Amino acid sequence: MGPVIGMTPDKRAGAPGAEKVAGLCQIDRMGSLPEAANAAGPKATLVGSDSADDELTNLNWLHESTNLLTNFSLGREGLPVVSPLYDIGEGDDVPSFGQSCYQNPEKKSATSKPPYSFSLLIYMAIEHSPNKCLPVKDIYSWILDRFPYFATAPIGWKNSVRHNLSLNKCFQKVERSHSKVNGKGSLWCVDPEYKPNLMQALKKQPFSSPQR
DNA sequence: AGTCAAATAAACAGGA
DNA sequence: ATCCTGTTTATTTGAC
Repeated sequence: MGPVIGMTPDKRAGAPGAEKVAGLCQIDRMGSLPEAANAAGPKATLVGSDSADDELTNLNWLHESTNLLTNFSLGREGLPVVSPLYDIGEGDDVPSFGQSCYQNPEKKSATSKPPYSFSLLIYMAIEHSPNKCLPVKDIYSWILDRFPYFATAPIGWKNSVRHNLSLNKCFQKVERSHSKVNGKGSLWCVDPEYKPNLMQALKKQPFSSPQR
């Protein structure tokens, strides 16, 4: 790895490509969400779109998705038997999405890398929390819990998680200056405006993005 | 072949 | 001093 030079703290603001960071552009390409193509810029258009929102919030596609997931080869290897989308997509009332959704993850997918990008893993973790907010540490835990692959994966995956949180516009940092009781660091939540995009990506990812 | 997003690695700063 | 968290840059890889 090359040396990192010019580590200027104020890079972010000045960086020409700062608005177009790793994020949902691929989602735009994968899914058909033309509005989201402007995700780099103002993120307004997407939410305003009734049809898109409708399409994403109604759960029709979930059935399809579930079937597809079942057919997905890794599905037998410890991935959710029930798509995580079942919980995540259903609005505010949540989740009975627990361990029972998985088939002995410890044993079956210990060596299988999850077919989800880090962004989606983080998204699932956050959406799963009661408050829809999690500190990084809990995001690690959730991922480890559901995808034991990471228990034996090189430690770099945590770096990737943090990298994603930092860089991906889908995730918002929530300072918790008033309560440091729970440890250090901030809470992370999903930017609601990007949620449909993430859902869309979650729907598509396993079938269009084979792992490396 | 070129572009882009994602993954990965690493340096670095700041706080607990 | 050490660990964790967060940010940033660089490189590689694979898909389109």
